[in-house]
Amino acid sequence: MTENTATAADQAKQDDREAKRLSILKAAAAFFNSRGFHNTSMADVANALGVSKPFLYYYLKDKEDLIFQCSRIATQELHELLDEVRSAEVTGWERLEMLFRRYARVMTTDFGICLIRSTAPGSLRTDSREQLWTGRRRLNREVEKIVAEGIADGSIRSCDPRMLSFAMFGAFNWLSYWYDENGRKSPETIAEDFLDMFARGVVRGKGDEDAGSRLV
Amino acid sequence: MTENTATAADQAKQDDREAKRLSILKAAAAFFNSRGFHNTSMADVANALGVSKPFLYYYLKDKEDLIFQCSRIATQELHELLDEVRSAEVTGWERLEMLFRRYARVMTTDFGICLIRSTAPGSLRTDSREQLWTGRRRLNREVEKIVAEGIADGSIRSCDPRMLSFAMFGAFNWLSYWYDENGRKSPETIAEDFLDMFARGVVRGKGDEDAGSRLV
DNA sequence: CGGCTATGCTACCCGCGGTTCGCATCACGA
DNA sequence: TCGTGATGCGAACCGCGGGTAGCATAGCCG
Repeated sequence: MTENTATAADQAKQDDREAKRLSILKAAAAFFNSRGFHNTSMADVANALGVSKPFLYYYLKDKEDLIFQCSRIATQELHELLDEVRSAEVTGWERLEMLFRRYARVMTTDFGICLIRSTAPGSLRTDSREQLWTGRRRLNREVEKIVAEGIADGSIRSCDPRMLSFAMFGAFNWLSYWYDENGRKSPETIAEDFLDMFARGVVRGKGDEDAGSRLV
Repeated sequence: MTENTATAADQAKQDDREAKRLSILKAAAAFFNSRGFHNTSMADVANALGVSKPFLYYYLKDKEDLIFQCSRIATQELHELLDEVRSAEVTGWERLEMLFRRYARVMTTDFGICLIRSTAPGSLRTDSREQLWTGRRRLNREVEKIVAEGIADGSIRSCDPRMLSFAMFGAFNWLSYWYDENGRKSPETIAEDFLDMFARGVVRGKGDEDAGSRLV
């Protein structure tokens, strides 16, 4: 029983620690996204949390570790998302829809934005960027594979999977640069618009004829 | 005549000066794009050119002025491009095609990439970013207007112009993050692929039926 | 109660890099 | 030939900010 209470106490400690770590990451991510990584000092983060600088180093190795941990949360989220999508039994295109609908939401969170920024070329100098980068590359490859499957199953028109993947990731990643929380559209609504454009195309006469209004 | 030679000499001086300024900008842009702005020191740029650090300050105010001048070259290019496109007498969609075909090329040059990076939120702290940002906003607005015209003239299906603008800019801006000069595709080829996807859509059965191969 | 570990802070260090000062050099007109 | 302005550099300055050493406190177990 003493052992029980001991482990219970330890558990509480661990939870507390994890909560603190997360609040640090959240504060840091907000700073990074508004001011940029290099324009944010450790003192900024510490002050925002009402703690001291050394406090931070109790939870992380160095400054790069900070943005790395932020970004890793996003990559984990994305890979869970990918697993769900892959296990669904639908056509290739429907898979893409599932994926990007939720991808849009992730790319408007602080951690998601962190991921986009931190994997940009030249943002980080250490190999932590490599890890994040390979994570995103894997996602790219998976989407290319989904596109290829979509072409095979007939749900997607013949095209270069790599190009479609880049086009869609481009459109959705760009969200993180312009999305405004106080705007009128939710990430889901935006995703719906984007997916519709990619699905049907935007040129009149090449896509469908606007629900038959022309065929009378 | 003395005056002639004087002004001619002056002209040569000016040209020389301008050439040097450009070579500085070119070297700096290359560094910024590969290592990032904050990971590039003035010493790096100076060394690459075989000159001293103070030399650089003879051609620019401070480090931010450096990336500002790089980006401004790209914005000027874009606005010239926009003028040409606006003066063409074609449908809205064809205008978009004209614009983005060349936009893709710009976004794979060092100065274009600089522009994208330097206008990212938090990259620069001074008001020079504001100038560049408003330049890009103007471009956004213009494209939204072109889309609206396209809807009006019937070349583009009814949609939210703002969303189509963001989707296309997203896809094309993203080029600057992954484009590889040694890759197999030229910016023009990529633009062609992207434009085709946006025009016709990628979902089979909603777009056209792949040139009739199915209708036999 | 006394020691030990976890936790946290104040105060400091110190290197990097943007910026500048003061001196060489040199083309060129008088 | 000498003065002068444009051009360029070596060397130093110095402030910012990441990272740390060493001390305070407090819960907790023996």
